[in-house]
Amino acid sequence: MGVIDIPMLSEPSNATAADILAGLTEPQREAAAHTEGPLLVLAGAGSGKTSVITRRAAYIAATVARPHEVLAITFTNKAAGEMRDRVEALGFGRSMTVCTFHSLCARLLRVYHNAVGLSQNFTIYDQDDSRAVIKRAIRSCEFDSSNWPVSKVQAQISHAKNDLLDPDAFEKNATHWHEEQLSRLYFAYQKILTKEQGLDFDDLLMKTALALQHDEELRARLEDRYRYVLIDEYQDTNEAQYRIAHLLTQKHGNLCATGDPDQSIYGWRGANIKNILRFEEDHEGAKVVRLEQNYRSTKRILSAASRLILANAHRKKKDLWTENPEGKKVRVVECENAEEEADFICAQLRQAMSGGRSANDLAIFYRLSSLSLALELALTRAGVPYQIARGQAFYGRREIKDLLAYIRVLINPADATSLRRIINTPTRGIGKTTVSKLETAAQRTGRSMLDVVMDPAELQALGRGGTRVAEFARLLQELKPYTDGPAADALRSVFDKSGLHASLRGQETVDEIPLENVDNLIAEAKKFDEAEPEGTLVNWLEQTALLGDADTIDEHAGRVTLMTLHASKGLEFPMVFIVGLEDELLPFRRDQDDWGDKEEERRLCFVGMTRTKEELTLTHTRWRMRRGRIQRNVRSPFIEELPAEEIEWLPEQTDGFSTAGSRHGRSAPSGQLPHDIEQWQVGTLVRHPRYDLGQVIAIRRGASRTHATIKFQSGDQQTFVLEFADLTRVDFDEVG
DNA sequence: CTACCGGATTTTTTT
DNA sequence: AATCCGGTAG
Repeated sequence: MGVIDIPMLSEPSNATAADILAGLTEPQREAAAHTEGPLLVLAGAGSGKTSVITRRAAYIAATVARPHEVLAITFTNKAAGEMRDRVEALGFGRSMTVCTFHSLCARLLRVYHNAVGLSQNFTIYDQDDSRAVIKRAIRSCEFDSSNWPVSKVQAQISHAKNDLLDPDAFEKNATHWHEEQLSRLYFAYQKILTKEQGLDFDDLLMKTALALQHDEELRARLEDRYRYVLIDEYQDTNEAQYRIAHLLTQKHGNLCATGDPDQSIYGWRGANIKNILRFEEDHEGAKVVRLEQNYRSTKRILSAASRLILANAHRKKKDLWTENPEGKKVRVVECENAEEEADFICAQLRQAMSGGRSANDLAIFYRLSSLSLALELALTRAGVPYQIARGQAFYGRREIKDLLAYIRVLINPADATSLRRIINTPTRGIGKTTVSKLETAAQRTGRSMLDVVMDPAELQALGRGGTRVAEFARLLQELKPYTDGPAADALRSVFDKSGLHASLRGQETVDEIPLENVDNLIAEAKKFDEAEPEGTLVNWLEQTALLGDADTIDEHAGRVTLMTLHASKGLEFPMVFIVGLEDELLPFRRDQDDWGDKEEERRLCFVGMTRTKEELTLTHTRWRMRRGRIQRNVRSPFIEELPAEEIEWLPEQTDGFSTAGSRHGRSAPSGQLPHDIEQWQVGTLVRHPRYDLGQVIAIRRGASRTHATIKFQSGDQQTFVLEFADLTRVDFDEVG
């Protein structure tokens, strides 16, 4: 990361203040050596920010505080791990708290669960879990599900929580009928979560923020515990995170925020770019340091990215510069469709690798994770090893969720959602009617559903279904003791004894993939058990629940890395490909009435480009399948915003024939469709704006281009690339 | 209670 | 295009 590396110490003794600051530039040193009072570091892309904040944390530990008094909040768990390692390498041990907002909150709530009325073993609900609960809430309120789409309700509740509105506050704030109705759903949703001791991602933040706000004693304790607070990627904090940051630093005032408004890309999930823009107003006398020298990218890449971001109207001016070499031009490549785009990139990757590049150096970014599919296929076919950044997606797999649901039930007896999931998985003859009988019994007696399941007296009343449930109860009893042991053992035992293993193996079409996934899960758990001998199953579950997409990548894996543009934030690669630079895809637009946030989309593109150290390629296609339909594309307006002198076009733009001749004319050709091209053959009659009528006399089809030689009426003979030449097909009877 | 069939719907981005 | 959900038949 960055050019500036922390000097390695020969002995484990603490680095001195001078060691820590060695080799920093003036502004970097200014930031790293600032200890008391609020500090804002406006760090441009690639300005060595990570190194600076790590050193600042170490510097504080070396001069004014003990390591455990420092709290550093990063954007991903992976970044946290790296920072922890570096601080340790400087000789300050592992007692510094370095984590993400969500894991900090989870940890605090685990410790202070009494203060917020939670069970210590609360479960963290991921998006899918939360979605399922929302569905139940909608049903319980007897709302028409067609008027209350789950994903919309979920998003709105999420926003409410990000704004620290609990159901009561939300109801009070409601101004429209719609909001009043929504508040009923919110109440119902929260009621279920509370009953099941489940917290969704937003609850982690909201509950912590509200607890800090209302519980003076708790706040006082934590303020003194964390006397120095550093928050990275401050431009992407939401209201809840902002509040937590402020509540924690009220007394000592040692809040250090680092970030870059140009890299704010999470507005859609409640991040408020104003948090960073108004830092100076919020903190009188705050010191502000700007880091504008880029150590990462070549001049050309930096110039292209800077020009792009210049198009944003609402922006704090910033001038990035670099002393790095000029480098190669940024390539813009047009492809026919996603398959050719993928093939092209594969060929480029192979070429780069045979030219001596390590696969670790290579990355492909895309706007939508669905775009990874074509790439994966091509990479597999070409035998290029790759890894994909996806955290939650893995844990969303059915077999994984099933297995985890068992663990959850064993840990948190209130978790009826998980209980419902596993009670008949694998099928053991417990159907809907039996389950609803169990539910009624639970309601009647005011106990949890699990209590009823475990109560032989209740089961007797269920008749035949009851014996099946009794067997299930025995199973849970048998599994329970494993929750005290290592996570890997618990998983293995549950998988084998629950029948999940047998059911996956028993299918006629034995699908190896689910079994592999489970093996991987258990292997991960084993790693956890080894790395953290003190860790409990609850800890492991929490860690997996909070795992982000970017956390799963390993930069030394010897593989090409694929990820979304969002996940690429904070990373860097020597050679980068960004695919799908098409209108409505890279400035993304969901549907007709969605205008999206074009500036945020532009920042997203900027983030992707500025990940690149040496070689950047942007690709777009003429055709792409979207939601099952093939769609024609217009090149992304972002491409037009790049400085022409830094761009190399592929295929070259100099056909010399096209009347429009402009880049725009190309991006939205009005001529024949490429579909049509498939049907062109020797003998096809065509018309060209300059040569007029002609006939195809030879045709050669390549991977992404079709070359055709045309003999014209005038006697001229020319070879064209059909995809780009302004040729139209002419019907025989049109020829007069 | 399970299995199967057909219509509807989808995630944009993530902790 | 692929998956998921709900309804119905066995």
